[in-house]
Amino acid sequence: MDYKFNEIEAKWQKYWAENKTFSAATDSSKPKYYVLDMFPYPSGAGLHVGHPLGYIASDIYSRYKRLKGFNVLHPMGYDAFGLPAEQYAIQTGQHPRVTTFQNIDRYRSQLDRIGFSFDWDREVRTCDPKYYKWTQWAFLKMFQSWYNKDTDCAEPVTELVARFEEAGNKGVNAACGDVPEFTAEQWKAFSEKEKADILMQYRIAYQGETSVNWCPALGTVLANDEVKEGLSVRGGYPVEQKKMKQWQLRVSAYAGRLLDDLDDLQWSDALKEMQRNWIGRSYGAQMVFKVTNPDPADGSKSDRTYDMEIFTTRADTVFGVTFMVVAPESDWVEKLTTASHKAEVDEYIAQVKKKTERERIAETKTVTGVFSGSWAENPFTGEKVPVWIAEYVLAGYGTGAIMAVPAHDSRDYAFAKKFGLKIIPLIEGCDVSNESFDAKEGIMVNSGFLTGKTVKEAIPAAIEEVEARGIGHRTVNYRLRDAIFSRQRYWGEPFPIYYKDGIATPVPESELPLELPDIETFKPAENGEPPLARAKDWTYNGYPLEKSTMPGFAGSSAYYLRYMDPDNDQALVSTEADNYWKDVDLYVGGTEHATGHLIYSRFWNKFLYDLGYVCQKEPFKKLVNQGMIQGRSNFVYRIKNTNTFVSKGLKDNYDTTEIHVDINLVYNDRLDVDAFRKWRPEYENAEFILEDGEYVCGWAVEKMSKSMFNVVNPDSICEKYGADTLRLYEMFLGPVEMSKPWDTKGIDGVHRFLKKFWRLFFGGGEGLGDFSLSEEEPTAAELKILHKLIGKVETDIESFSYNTSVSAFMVAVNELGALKCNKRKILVPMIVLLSPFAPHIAEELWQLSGHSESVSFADFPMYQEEYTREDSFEYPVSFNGKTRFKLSLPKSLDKEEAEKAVMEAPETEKYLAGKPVKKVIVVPGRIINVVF
RNA sequence: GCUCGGGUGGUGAAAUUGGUAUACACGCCGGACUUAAAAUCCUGUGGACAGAAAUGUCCGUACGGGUUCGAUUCCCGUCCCGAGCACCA
Repeated sequence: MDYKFNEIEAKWQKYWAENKTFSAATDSSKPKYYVLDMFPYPSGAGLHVGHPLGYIASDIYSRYKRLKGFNVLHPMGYDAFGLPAEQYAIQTGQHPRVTTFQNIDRYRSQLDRIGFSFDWDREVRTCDPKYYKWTQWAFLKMFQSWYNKDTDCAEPVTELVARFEEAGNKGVNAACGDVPEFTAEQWKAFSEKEKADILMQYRIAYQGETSVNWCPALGTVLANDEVKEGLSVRGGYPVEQKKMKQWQLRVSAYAGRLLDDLDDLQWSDALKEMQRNWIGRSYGAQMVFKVTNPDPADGSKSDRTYDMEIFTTRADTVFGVTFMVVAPESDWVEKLTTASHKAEVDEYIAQVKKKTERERIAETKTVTGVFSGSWAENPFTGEKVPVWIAEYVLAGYGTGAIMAVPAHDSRDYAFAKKFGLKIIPLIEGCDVSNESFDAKEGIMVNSGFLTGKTVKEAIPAAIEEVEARGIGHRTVNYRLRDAIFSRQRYWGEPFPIYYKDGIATPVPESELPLELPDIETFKPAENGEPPLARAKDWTYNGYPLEKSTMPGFAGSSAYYLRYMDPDNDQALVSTEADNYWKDVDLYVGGTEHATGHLIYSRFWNKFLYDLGYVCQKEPFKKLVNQGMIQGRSNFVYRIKNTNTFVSKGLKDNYDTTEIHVDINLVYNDRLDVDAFRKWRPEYENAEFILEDGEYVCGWAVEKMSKSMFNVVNPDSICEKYGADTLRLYEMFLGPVEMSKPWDTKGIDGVHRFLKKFWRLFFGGGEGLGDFSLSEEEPTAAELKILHKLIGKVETDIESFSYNTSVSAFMVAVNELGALKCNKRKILVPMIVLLSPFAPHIAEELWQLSGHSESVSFADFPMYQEEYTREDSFEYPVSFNGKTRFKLSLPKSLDKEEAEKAVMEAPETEKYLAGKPVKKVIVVPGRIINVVF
């Protein structure tokens, strides 16, 4: 009987769906295991062969864990709000919901074809009101919470109000915006609007005016992680900085916890490192400099003096401060510009504003700046130093102002050189004639009370002095900014916020979800407002509702919780479900979410944890980053100005143009010339210069994309080879974490393996008869093959080395084939072992072998009990009191026997006789090789 | 520039983490079965040298050093490749 994979796969996929084989019940006596894939955005292009890589890996793991007796939750859903559907809607008028649902259907059928063990009863779609009810709910919770730095925990705003009423805001240690101190009496005297404005500064979801990434082409603001190199990640449009009032999430309040808790996660070092950099903690001091504007530009009164606070990690270098710098966007610019410098400053600010973010980044090497006219006083030396305005200081980090120490900071150095400012070296023996000395090492000189100390001693000593003088304090700064949470778009979650007399007011929880209204066209409104301005009656109780919508990461931040209890309309997740499923044990997805989704999710989870809605402080215990599968493109070489194509090996003899050719016209880099002629009308009469009668194509690894004609569709692979072959082959290509090009060439080998495996059950390798298994007892050699494989596969699955497991299967099947082994006691366990990788063929053979239930390890006590690995132990061989080498000896030998074996080995004798042994190779049982 | 990963046959990649380097697969060479092709199966396949042959010797894991009886693995230096961050004071 032939291996008819198409029939087998269709049969079992239908069986799994009808019997809900993979549905996970929450009330279970079994231990839980939660395996999650990053849910996809259903794009119009459908899945290519690269997308399922991670899904296959996690599916293997899920199936393996089920076999091991775990109650596995393995859900799938769709991140269904997003820009592409909306842009398509703007162009075509097609409602984004329609396109999104069509794409979801396409994804679903493609996923089903690969035979995943998803529990589809738990599917979520972020654009479904039943789902986004809970996104809105979480937003309201954030709106109604503030961050108490004393308890390091989010707490209800109602409690904060109670404190204000009792004692004002004195002693309230909150992560918040700038709020002046007020007493209880003052608080009570404030108007409603004033109170609302003050509370807004404290809320975790708050509205604030800050410099944001504005993308004119997309007509929306973007979060920091949605911008790369000054261009929007989606679409690649220029982004500029603009001051706007936007909803934000106070992620920065959680920066410390987000950083510290990283240590306990089983994530790759690379990913943790990325998050650490993104959060960017630096220890230093905040310090006040007196600055004086001798001649304010507005002329109101002259000689105004301020306390200007700066942040530095190098408090030890205060004696080397020769100027100060403030960011062009900072409020200091206005305060410090003198009448005589106003013209220059205005021009400079105008110039800076004109630049796009991209230009600014591209020109980081160019030093620009302007003198404000004001002077600052060095608190340690009393010396007057000029205050400059320069782009290289960022408004958003620290206080937006710095003390410049050109001798020991390369940026300050470049600035000082350009504008002829003084450079005072502070470290013994350093040479600052050509570059600054940035290293934190050496002995301090020219530094008053710090002179003679090492840098490491001087930093804390300087901070102590600063604190003693009351001009500053030790502090920690983070790069992580608050996340901008509103988007001027249609296809996203509406904010459950309305404006009552200009005060942002939450829509009552009981009214959620606040559903996205239908509108006619999806463009921004004529007055420049977001598309929701076009909605009829977008009001609540007659008050206008918020017109922007939430960003993509809103819906994806807590979806892993929703899978635990997807149909609950009373809570995001019930306490019962949360206490059972707890957290994601294994999360599989790409690194591209390192500084976006994976930060926001952790923040979101911690917030819910603070409020007691979830029981774990981290959402994703273990994370595996699957690599990208790139395309492998093929090229043909056309001789310029002709319709003649020359084979790759001969192309250097001609002047040629490289042209992408559809990889479906190429096999093993050999072009099907007839198919090529038919491919495009312009190639109909193409001529070829062949080598050895064949046209050899060139190739390159590129992104898989339609324009490169290198997209491989999983459906066509399933059609030709079957889903089991696809699954096995994707794993066989290399380690899951590694990026690698797709090359269909090797797939035959894997397919051949499955056929050989199949054949073992149909006549033990001698042609295909009927299904038959011998009841004979296996020989030692056969058992060894099986047990070796069991050990290998188990360790491989646990360590995600699926590629080597597949190899191990091939070896075992070849060996069993050579032995013509078709014994039940060997082959049936083999089915079980293979089932996570190639579930369809496994189910079929399992059924044929007379079992009724789905594949399970439970029927194989031998798997747990009888199997022991032929482990060896290391036996150290000592000589002259020093361990000279270790011999690996089988465990079955006891120590005395082992010693005897080693001492009696002729090789050891030679070694002891003084001849240096280069190599003693020992396998369990015997010494097989000694090299002198 | 800074921070992480990596460099092993013609190709994708293994190597129990210090113990026979190149498992497994692709590709290629040769062969079997075929009128033929496809499919399938078998043999060989890092390099150099010696030999009719089995086989043997030497060199080989980016490069140069070091530690070790022994290094793809550990240490130091150099060169490349990839990823992330990028004026973060």
